[in-house]
Amino acid sequence: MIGREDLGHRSETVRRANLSAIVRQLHLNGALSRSELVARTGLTRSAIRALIGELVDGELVTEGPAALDGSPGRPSSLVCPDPHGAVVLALEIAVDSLGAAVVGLGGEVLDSLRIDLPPGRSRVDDIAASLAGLASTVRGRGAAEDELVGVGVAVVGVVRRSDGMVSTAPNLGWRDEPLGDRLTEVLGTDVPITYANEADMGALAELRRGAARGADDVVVIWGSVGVGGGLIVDGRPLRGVAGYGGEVGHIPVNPDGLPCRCGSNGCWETEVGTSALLRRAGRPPEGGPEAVDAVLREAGSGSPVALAAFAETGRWLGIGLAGLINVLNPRLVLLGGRLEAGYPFVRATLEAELDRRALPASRQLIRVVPTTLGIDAPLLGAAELAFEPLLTDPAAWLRPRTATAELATA
Amino acid sequence: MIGREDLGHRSETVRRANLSAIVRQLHLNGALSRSELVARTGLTRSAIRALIGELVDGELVTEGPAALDGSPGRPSSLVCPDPHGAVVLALEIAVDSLGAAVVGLGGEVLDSLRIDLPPGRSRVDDIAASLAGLASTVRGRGAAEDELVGVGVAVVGVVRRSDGMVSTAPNLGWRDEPLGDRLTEVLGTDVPITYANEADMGALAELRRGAARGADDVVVIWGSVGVGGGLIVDGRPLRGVAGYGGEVGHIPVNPDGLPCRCGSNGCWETEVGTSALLRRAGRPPEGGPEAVDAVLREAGSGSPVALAAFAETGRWLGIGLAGLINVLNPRLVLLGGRLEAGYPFVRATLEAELDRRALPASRQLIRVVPTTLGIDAPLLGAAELAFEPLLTDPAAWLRPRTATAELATA
DNA sequence: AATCATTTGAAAGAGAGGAACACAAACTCC
DNA sequence: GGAGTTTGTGTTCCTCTCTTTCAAATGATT
Repeated sequence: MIGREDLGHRSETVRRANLSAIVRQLHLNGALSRSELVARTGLTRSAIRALIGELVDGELVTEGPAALDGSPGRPSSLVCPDPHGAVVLALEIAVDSLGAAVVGLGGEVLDSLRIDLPPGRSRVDDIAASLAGLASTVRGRGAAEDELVGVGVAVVGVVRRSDGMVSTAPNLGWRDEPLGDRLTEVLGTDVPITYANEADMGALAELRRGAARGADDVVVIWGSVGVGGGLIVDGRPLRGVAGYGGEVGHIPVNPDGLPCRCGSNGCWETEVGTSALLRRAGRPPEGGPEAVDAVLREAGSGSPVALAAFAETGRWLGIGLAGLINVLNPRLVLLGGRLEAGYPFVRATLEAELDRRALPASRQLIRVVPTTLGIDAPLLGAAELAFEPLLTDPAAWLRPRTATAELATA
Repeated sequence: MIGREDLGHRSETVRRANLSAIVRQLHLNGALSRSELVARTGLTRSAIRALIGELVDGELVTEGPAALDGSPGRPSSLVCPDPHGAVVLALEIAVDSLGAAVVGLGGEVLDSLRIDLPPGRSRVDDIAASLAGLASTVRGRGAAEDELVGVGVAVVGVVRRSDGMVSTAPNLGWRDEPLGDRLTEVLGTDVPITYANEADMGALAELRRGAARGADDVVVIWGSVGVGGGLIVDGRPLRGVAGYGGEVGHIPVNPDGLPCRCGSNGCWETEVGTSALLRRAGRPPEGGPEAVDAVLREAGSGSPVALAAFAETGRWLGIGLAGLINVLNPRLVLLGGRLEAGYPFVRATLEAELDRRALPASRQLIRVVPTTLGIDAPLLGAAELAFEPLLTDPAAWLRPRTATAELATA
């Protein structure tokens, strides 16, 4: 409510905003009838009609026959986002894999691909080259003719949104690496490329297409070796002043605890990362995903040691989450990554800590649930990020009206 | 950038938004020249001219002679918010005092008053009656003739914004008290009354009129017996799903630490509240503000015990702040309340902990500074809150144009 | 005193959405 | 199975609001 709605609106702005509202609704909700659009935007039929016409001309949407839903009255024709009218390229640099996808307007994944990344540190140039290879493959297979409107890149590290400068990426062994520069070179495209943190993009995907649909205030926790977070505040991803927000893994929860790879002690991820789980389960902490899967299986078959390890992880999860809940008062907490599968085993102790440590008023509003999109969430989020300019100003992607109009009159 | 700008715009909406933009600019920046307004809103001179005319007719702003600034060209006339054109009543229920103020458009405090509150728990009815008394006093003295457009109430507790239901207010000994109902009865006004947490309102005031002007991402920490927080995210106060956000005092920072009055252990306020300071300074923890002042004086004159007490408080302040910084990536951290005076003595250890525990990328952007508005900050914030409806839709407070127009044509 | 840069004022113009009307298509009821 | 009801479409005209344009005003500059 209190905000910075400062700038003035002009006729041109109005049309842009209205086109944007329609395209956004279609992208987020899929096909909608015209009357549904009238209801959702608050515009009149006449206005919707004119705007839809423009979008159909611009090939961003298609208008199909009415869908009969059994209600009386003349059926309203169905407006669909055209997945081939505008596509984006989504790329992901994850801990141990690279991903690429071509996603069409409306969110349809036209093609996707994922390859394993050899463990250990990787050179930026190699990664960029691999991504470019993936990109041309998915683009060629699925949608070579479709108009590309943007590229979104999710990176497992702290990255600057504007130019893709990676400040730190411990999992890749990177510090101050110019990923953006390399990628711009090898991709050779002139559409905008936007970068963001993997956890943030996963949260965005869950918000738009997954378990957090419709919620305004959400905390998403991604657990693996490290712990990442994606925060949704007031319907928007929390970015902070430079886009470094949501780094929940290094919240101090146990100030005199174990040393963290960040140099501090007792960060949240020292207690809820997979190393801590393995240690508590009596295994070498540096065991990889296979070891974690083993502990998961043991817990599933009732092993007391494994269950206790998860219970303790759940306790610390709850401690950290209580802080986040008190600070952010969210509606929903999503547990993703390794925690998606571990959820049943951490649940009890987690909730118990929340009961104890979260303020009652906030506590009673909270639901803690696992994520639903699985491993591709960050990729889908990167696609959403890449669509953003189109959704904000669809007119820029329609045929340049003013130019032809002036030409006609001249 | 990514958000929910969904609803359509209509001519009526546009005018409202433009009037709003102008009034908001004037309220936040004080008098501006017409050409300055043109630059800030992006509208044309003609549009500005018409809108200003309407606002002058509605007596929300006045237009004065040009201010000659020595630049060539015809001087631009100055547009001023009229402090008497619209006023709000701001009320505050603080830990040990009640406050009231009448504030005019543009932020001028026309009159204010504060009375001490006897320690211990107070009945809601008594507080409401006292506030009503204060209100009629300040209203009568300062601005009896001015049009009241809203009432804002800052409460030291968890309060629901819409109806003033106080969920908990430990400092007042309240649980589930219907403050809003009582206050509506005794104030006997028909303008909207809005409620909010004191810490949030203090942060809003610092954002608009104090040390955080112009910043978009801010964390404000209010330290006294308890610790409260006001968070600004992306230029807006963080509210959360029910307005309970920002309760930083109960972030777990030392899970096996001292019991907190909330029932948990090792909440942030058990380490940085005044009780902890007094304990560390070798005094009884329940000593009041006088005892804290005494420790402050001792620290000022170099007492090692007092300085060590502050240093330890600073260490824990830094630990908790590091978590908030990692999560929120703010530009600015403001220390208010008791911490404003204590700032010089906590600074060193606080910054050291940040160096150790905050992520470098976020750390290097941060500035930690004391607040500047002092004790009246929440009161000023409540005034801003009360102004919000007017700033969002100034047209509603102008003379009802449509009605008279229809009358004329009929 | 002439020139220049900038702003004001007023009237005409253009863009965009709103309102009202006739018509169409489906469901419901008798 | 036909009349009535409901909901939605297409079209035209209207209104609202901002922009454009041109002449006049004002103060600094030279």
